[in-house]
Formats: sequence, structure tokens, C-alpha cells
Amino acid sequence: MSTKATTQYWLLKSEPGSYSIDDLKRDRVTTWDGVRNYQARNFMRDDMQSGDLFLFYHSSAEPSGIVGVGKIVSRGLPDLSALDKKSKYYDPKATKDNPIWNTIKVRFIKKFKTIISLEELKKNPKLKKMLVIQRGQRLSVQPVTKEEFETIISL
DNA sequence: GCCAACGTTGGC
DNA sequence: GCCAACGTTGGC
Repeated sequence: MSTKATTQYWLLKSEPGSYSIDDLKRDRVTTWDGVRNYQARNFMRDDMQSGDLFLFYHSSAEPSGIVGVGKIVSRGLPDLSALDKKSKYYDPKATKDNPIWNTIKVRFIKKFKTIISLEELKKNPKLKKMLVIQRGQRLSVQPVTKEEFETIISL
């Protein structure tokens, strides 16, 4: 577990048809559930801190890209949707004693006036190393550097 | 522990 | 809708 006090930066993906930046703007705070990838879970469970900031990324969208900013409110909560047989996130391996999956709570901060499309991200030399533009990168929770975050905020 | 088959993500 | 690139599962 990290004990760093400095703000860390993340990128969270969501399909806007499933949960969009407008949904988060309306809800103000939401539980980010349904993550079913161990690496993504580990980032949320072990590395995120309340107060960290994240870029909200719309995937499988027209166009795909970064649409706003949010803040991590809390972490380390079990993802109860894994126990719910009716949920599309149901995981038969999850139990009450070992829910396997974790969630975080996030808060809306802002929605960009215009989307920063994937194409734009790829064109910016300062963002060359961003995971989200790497071919085949499917992680739905990704770390972002402070420099990358600030570059995007300034666009 | 290997790896083929299968399922999913997500850009295009 | 296609399919490349992954991650996961399960037979051996």
C-alpha cells in the first residue's frame, strides 16, 4: 500500500452508453463498480488514494477520447455487483467473505467543453507514452503521469 | 506449468 | 461487424 501524500493521476475508461461523464455530472458521486480485471483492480485497491485525480475516458464512442476530470473519494470497498446474480458484473467465484473485486467512489469535477479525441492524443508528442494510446492497451484503469495530466488539462 | 481455445475489449 | 490484442480457463 502506498503512503505517498502527493496527488496521483489516473485514467478511467467507461463506455458512455453504460456510464458517461454526463451521468457522473448528474450523480455528483458514484461507485465505480464492474471492474473485472486484476491489474485494474490492484490499481484501485492498492495504489489509489482519496484526493487523486482522474481523466474520464469514453471508449467505444464517437469519437473516443477524454471528456473530463474527476476525483477519487474513497477506495477499498467490495464490489457487491459481483455477488448479484442479476448483475451483468456477476462473478460466480465471488463470495461474501471473499468478494474478489473492489470499487472506488469518485466525484465529478468537470466536463471539458470539447472532447479530447484519441486522434488528438496520438498527435501530441508530449503524450506519446500514454498507455491509452498504445495499441492493444485495454486496461480500464491506468496510471497517468503528472506531466501528462497537466498537458491534457491545458488543452 | 504449458498452451490451445475461448471470451472480451475497443478501435476502426 | 471485423478482428487484433489481450486475459482467462481448463485439459493434459
